[in-house]
This record gives sequence, C-alpha cells and structure tokens, in this order.
Amino acid sequence: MSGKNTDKDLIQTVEQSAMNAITIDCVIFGFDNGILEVLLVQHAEGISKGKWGLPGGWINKKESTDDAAHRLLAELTGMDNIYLEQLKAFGEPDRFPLRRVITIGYYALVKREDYNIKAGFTASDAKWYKINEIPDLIYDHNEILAYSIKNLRHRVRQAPVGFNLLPEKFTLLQLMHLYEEILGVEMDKSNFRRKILHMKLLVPLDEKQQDVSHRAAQLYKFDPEIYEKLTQKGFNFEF
Amino acid sequence: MSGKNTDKDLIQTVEQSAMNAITIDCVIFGFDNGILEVLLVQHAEGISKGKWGLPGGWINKKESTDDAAHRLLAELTGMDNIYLEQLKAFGEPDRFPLRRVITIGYYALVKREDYNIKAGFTASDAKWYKINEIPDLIYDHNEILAYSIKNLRHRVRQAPVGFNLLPEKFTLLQLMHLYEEILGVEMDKSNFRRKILHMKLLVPLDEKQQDVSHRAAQLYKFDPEIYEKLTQKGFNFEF
DNA sequence: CGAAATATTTGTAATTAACAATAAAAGGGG
DNA sequence: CCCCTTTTATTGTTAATTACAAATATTTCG
Repeated sequence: MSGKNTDKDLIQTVEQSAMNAITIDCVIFGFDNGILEVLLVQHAEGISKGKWGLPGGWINKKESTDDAAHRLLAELTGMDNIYLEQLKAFGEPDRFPLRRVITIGYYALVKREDYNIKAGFTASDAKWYKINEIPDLIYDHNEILAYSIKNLRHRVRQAPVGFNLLPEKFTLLQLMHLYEEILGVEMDKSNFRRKILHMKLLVPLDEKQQDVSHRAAQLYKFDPEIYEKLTQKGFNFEF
Repeated sequence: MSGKNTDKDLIQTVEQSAMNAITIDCVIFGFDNGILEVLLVQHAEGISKGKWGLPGGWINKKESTDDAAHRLLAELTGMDNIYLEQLKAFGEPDRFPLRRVITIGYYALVKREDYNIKAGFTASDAKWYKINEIPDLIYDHNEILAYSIKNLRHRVRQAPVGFNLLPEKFTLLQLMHLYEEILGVEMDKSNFRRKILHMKLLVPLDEKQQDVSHRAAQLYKFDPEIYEKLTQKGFNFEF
C-alpha cells in the first residue's frame, strides 16, 4: 500500500468508506526491450517519505478485492482491461508499522506500448525498474515482489499469459526472449519454434517485421478464442 | 470460517482480541484407501445450522496469518507440524451474509494414520468427505475447495508435497495411486517407477509390505534432506 | 506344489529435447 | 547490381523421455 498523503491522513480518510485492516498491493510487470521490469511508485510523505514501493490502496466496502485491484490499477495507469491475478495475502503482524494491516498481493501484466500511450502523464511519481535492480522497498514489498516473480515463472509455463506482456503482433523470437527473460534460461530457437507452432495456437499474420536490416521475421498474434477451443479438446499449454 | 456458537456470539467474542474483518478457512486433505478426501465441520448453530463447511476461525491481533492457520488446525485435529500452505484471499463483498468479511484460504495435507491417532476424539462434528461427494457448503466454501483442488494438482507436480499425504513408509504403487487420484489420470507403472527411482529422491528401506497375499512390495521413505541436497545441485522435482 | 495375485524388470516404438548445420530473406556498401 | 552481413527459418541427427506391451519374480493360499 502507498500513496501521496501521510499515512495517518489515509487511515482517517479511509475509515468512513473502506475496510481498514486490509489493503491491496500490486506488482505491475512490463516487458521492454527484452527486459522484464516492474512499475514502482514513490512515497511522497509519511513515515517512508522518498522510499519506493508497490502501488496499492484500500478496498471499498462494496467492492470485491479483484475489483479494488482493477480500480487501483486504472487510477495509476489510466488503463483498463489489464491482465490481473491475485498472488496471496501477506499477513505478518508487524509488516505495517502503524498498526495491524494485512495486504493482498496482486500482479498485473501490461503491454508497454499501451502503457506509454495511456499513462505517460498521470503517473509522475512512478518509474519502471529492472527486475534485478530493485531498490529497498517499504514494508514487506520486497517480499511480495520476490513472491510475484516466483509465481510468474510458474504461471507463464502453465498458461498462455506471457502474451499480455507483448505487443499485439510479435515475432517468435520476441516470444522466446520473453520466456528466456522471465525464466532466466537460454532456449533453443528451432525447438522453440517447432513446439509453439505445433500447438497451432498462434495466428500467422500477412505481415512481417518492418525496417530491420536483415531478413524480416514473420509476425504472429495470440488468439484467445483458439486457445479456448484447444483447451476444450483437452489441449494443455505447457512450456 | 465456522464454529459451534452463533455467528453473532463469535463476532462479539472476537472484537476484543482478534481482527474482525478477516477470517481463515482451511481445506484439509487426507488420502485414505486410495481416495482423496477433505475434512469438513458442521455448523452447530447460527444462520447456517446443520450445513457443512471448511474449518476456520479468526486471526488474533498479534499472530501472523500462517500462525493463525496452524493454531486453528491444531485446535481441530490435535496435530502439530502439519503441512500447510496459503491458497489466496477470497474477497467477494457479499460472501459472508452478516457483514463484510474477507477470508484467507489455506490448505493442509495430513497423514490419515496420524489424524486417526490424535484427533479421533476431539473432532466430533468433523467428517471426511470424498472429493467428488462434497455437499453444498456454507458461504463460498465450495469455491474455496474447488480452488484448493486446482492448486493441489499444480503443486503436487512441481514439488514433493504429496508425501505429506502418505504414511512414513510407502510403496511405489501407493505413491503412484496418490498421483493418479489427485491428478485424475492413469499412469504407467514401469515408467513411473523408472522416473521416480531415477530421481534418487526416495530411500529404499530394509522392509517390505506385510500381510499381503501376493508378492510384497518394497517400502520407501521420502527424505527431505536428500531433496534439499538435490535441489541445491539444480535438481527440479517435476511430474 | 501349483494357482492366484501383484511386484518388478525388460524391451521397443513414438515423441520430445539437445545440439549442429544449412538454406532463405533483407538491407547496405562498393 | 552483386556480394557481404545479419538474422530468420528449415532440416537433420542423437540422446532422453514417454507410451505401450510383455515377461519374470515373489508371496500367500488351497
């Protein structure tokens, strides 16, 4: 949880309309130039002034935790329809210094192209950090972040969620590099190609990479409907 | 969450010493006679009198959510050192009828032999239900249970957690049947054997099955220390 | 001792992954 | 316009894994 007001302000504001023992914190992943990054926000005031942390906030009394996470995400990034999933609740009794607050961790996968368009101006105190250059964060946010990466590594191998980090149209090598970066491994080009094409999950477009000074790569897109159909036939995405 | 008092009693009792917007609910898995089961408890009074639900309760102000889950589990089963993991938080605004309460779901894996010894007497209103004979449960407990099964299926394939459901000493066939039951698939005996033995994870004992009217199977045990060493060498448990 | 039951091993074809090499585009410079 | 560089894309070959089938080994019981 974090924000621009002092922590006490927040608590007072919140007690009328929101639950006061639970917050939401969200790890927002982006993939830019082959690098996995997360979006952090800076605490303007309060106990942890100047320190960076995960974006987050309170849950309104009438909304689900999922809805709250979506709302907070929209407030920060200006984006709607973001891929979002809950991690788990973090409940050490002293994780928040002022009083007992349990937080529910979420993680989001965003396309950087969309973010640059929609959020460039709103998030003035937000900044993308490379996954292995994360500073010391407020509260237990380093722990939440570490957990989210572990979770993402599992998730990306079991379900086609990685596409949420790529542009609408992408090359197979881009996709492979995404996997390599997230999983921290090197992969074999030809086998990767054989395997992913064999799934018949990707739609090849009538379009190629532009403005590259070498052979242009075929562009593909991911079609959720095709994935649905395959799944119903017993197909199981797995890397 | 559930208990023997009325819901209102519980809420009043709790407001002094515990957090009142968050509960814990726990799916307890057991494996008996080749069948995967969960332990449910019956609501004695309150709105949902007579209905079955997951065991659960409140979180004390000074304990972590993990500690709370362990405490609740010990209270119900008399068992300590139970394998326990958090699922996630369930936060639909109307999941609990009286007021807004978010619950954190956990799941536990217990050895039935231990349970029978230690808990036989305390848990009078508790009962094991086969996984595909689950009745209509209170609140959103069917949803939590369904989620826990999905989670267990994933988890059991990625880490050696299944052993927590088996006796200390087990045969390879027992282990395979455990996997078959949890994953809902049929497996190949010889390949299963080749694969698990090849991991060099199990310790063959100087002991065989007793009192069977056919060739007695070799008994094995799982050694967490060996698993640790293998993991450090880069080994990755996977089924 | 032989029958019944299950444990355990062995073998072989089909898939999949690891590794290596080659052919096919695309732009840039002479 | 042709050659060079770079990267995409295809093809092959071997090793490891999985699917499927069969034979062999123990054990109790009648």
